[in-house]
Amino acid sequence: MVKTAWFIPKKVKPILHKTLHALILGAIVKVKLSSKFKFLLGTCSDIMRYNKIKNMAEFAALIGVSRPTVSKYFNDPESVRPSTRDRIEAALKEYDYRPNIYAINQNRRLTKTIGIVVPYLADPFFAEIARMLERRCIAAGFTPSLFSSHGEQALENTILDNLRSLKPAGVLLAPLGRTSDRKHIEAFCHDVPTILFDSNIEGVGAAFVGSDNFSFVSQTVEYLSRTGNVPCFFEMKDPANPNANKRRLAYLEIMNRLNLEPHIIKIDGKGWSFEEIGRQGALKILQEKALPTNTVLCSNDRLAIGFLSACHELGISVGRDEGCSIRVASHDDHPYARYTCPSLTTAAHDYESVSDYALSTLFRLIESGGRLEKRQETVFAARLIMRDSA
Amino acid sequence: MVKTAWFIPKKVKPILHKTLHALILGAIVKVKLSSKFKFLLGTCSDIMRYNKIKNMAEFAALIGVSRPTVSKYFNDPESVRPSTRDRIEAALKEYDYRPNIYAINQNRRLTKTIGIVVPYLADPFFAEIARMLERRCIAAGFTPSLFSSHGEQALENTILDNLRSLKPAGVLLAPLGRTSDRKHIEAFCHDVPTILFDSNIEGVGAAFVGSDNFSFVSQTVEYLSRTGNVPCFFEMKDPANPNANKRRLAYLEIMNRLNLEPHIIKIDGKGWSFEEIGRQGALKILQEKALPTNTVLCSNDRLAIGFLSACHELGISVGRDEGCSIRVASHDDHPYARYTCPSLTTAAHDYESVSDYALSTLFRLIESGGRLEKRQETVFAARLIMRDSA
DNA sequence: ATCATTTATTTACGCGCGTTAAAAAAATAT
DNA sequence: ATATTTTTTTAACGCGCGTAAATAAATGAT
Repeated sequence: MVKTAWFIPKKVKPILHKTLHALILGAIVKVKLSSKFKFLLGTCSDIMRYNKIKNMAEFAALIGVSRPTVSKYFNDPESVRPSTRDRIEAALKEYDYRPNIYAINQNRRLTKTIGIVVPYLADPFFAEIARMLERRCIAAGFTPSLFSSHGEQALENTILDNLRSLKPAGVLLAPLGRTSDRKHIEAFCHDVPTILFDSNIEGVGAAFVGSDNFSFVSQTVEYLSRTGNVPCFFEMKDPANPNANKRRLAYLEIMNRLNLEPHIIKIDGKGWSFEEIGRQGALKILQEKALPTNTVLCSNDRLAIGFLSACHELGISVGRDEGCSIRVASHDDHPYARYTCPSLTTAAHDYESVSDYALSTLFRLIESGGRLEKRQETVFAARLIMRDSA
Repeated sequence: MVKTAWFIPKKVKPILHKTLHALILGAIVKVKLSSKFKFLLGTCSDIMRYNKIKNMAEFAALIGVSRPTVSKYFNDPESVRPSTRDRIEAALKEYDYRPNIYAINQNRRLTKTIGIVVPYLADPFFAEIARMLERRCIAAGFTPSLFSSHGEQALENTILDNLRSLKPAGVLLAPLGRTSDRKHIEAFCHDVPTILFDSNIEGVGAAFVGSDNFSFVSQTVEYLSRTGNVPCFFEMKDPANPNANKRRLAYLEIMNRLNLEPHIIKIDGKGWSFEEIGRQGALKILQEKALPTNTVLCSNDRLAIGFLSACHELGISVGRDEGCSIRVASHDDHPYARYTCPSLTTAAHDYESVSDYALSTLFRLIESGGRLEKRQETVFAARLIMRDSA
């Protein structure tokens, strides 16, 4: 055990360090130490025994630097004298010591950890966004910590509770939406600098970054109605995601503006198996020949994937070509939209911009001490991606 | 600030608690306390000011129970007297206090945290496995912590380093495979009870749980060759995943056993965009008419998804029906295999069994103190799922 | 060599909790 | 009421680290 008392006259020091190193490297060296310095042998044999530096005190003792200095180095390498820095870095190469990030988080005023919470990570859309966010965090020198609510309010709540314990510098939260526990999230945002993304909850969090649902739907509807039959809108009956509601409203408004008659098809199903829900819904509608027009605009790509699967099974050809009987378009540009058959015409999220902007807003928030003047809602336009399905 | 000194004669105690509660609930009550008990007001006003219990000491003081007792309760509610338990639980309902999980982890001999590491979370296969593992962890009373290596060795290493700091009871690790830093993983497994899954690294970790690649390939090859033309094997040139290599070897062996001539098509591409790689590879092969047979067995479903997309684009009909020109089958039963067009015939992982067994093995490992007698490699057979593509 | 300035060290405390041993109190049995 | 057992409390330490103030040492300028 290293005693905290560690004061050695300058002249003795270098010899002691050599000895320490020699011992650690396994060379057998006879040492005589006055009882005053015996504790060094303790440190030494500990390190030998486990061949591993346990903590910052041991590491500091090894180099012959005080623990606070090492702590300072890890906080900001530039803050210590170059000669000290070199010694620390040399030791870092020789032995593998890394400070315990969770102990750091417990004590630092401002940590280097960023929490990311998504409602359902097995949805490739969120998996992809999470991937981009994590990579950007790492590039900016932060350590991301990713959590999935698995579509459950209780889980979302405990994730936020745990996140509080983690003491992240900031959090990017894509809430469940309608099924979120607003009070709980509000309380969390009160304590932890948080940016909402994907799903907005009015007034909660320091800012919201998302997609402009109106832009999504207006582009698809305008394109579809310009190039063919009037689109009907295909969606789940009770969507948990607020974007779904906004898309429906946008559809209605745009159809109204274009002086076209809107048709909304609401299908049953709950949970996050959107493809299956879309598929079953489509099978039913198609078999009943209840499709009001030959053009279907799905609320999101996952439903569309299910829809296309149903079409294929029923031998209904989808596409904008002459021989095709229906057109299917959608929203999101899901990672698999490119690989459906036919490939899916969709309104694409600007993944890059959304994640860049969400993170840079979070960084601004962190730098300004956790508060922004005004809660801003920033929303990115869609880009219409014309593929083969419509 | 709560002084650690907290000794109050039995007769005074109930009155003090009442007072505390009254104060906290905002009722204005005049209190006179001897200087000896003044510190209670400190605790009290702190709690009032922030309306939030900061730590276990404050929470314990509020109930009138000692901190170690509360600690004991959280460790195991059964370990305290029912009357004490009731008081704690009543307070738990009234105020929201939750112990800091990361502080707990730093101190507990055995934590309730389980680390899960996958090589690439944006791959729906891993997203789905991770989802199941997390849910099972939670059901078993553990807190899962999920990490994605994003296909990078350096990241996999730092994830393991951080995981060490987290002091999980155990870790489920699906390594990158060939690109993993074996030494690093070995060292990690030496310190932390770890079960490898999906990708095996010989001799590393307390056990391995995965899929029997031979069973996968034998079922698809036998089915395909029995019902039609001889299958050729479609794969990436340099697969990082060791399963890919095992599948190729299995293909060769089975073809040999069946006395059939094997054909292996190796396509270019690196990274984790398997669909795109499969698509480009397929486009090239198909346009060059270099397909040796009309039956293609893809190494995995993601390549197959790309292959199907290429076929559709080129107007090549896929399926087992008469009119179709080629058949495509694959391995994994990727979450989207059901929704490709045509739906993908594939050999399915037993997701449930693999995740159940991996976790129950990990629990055994944890219970037996981090060591198992022998390193077992458990491998689950595939289930052939016949759909429309072959 | 002397002084001012920068950097490092000591000391001491804090974070939020686990853990232990001994002492005290409460519950139960007699 | 007394003895016995069980539970709780006290006190003190540990985990691995941050942080702040006072002191000491090293560096640079003169």
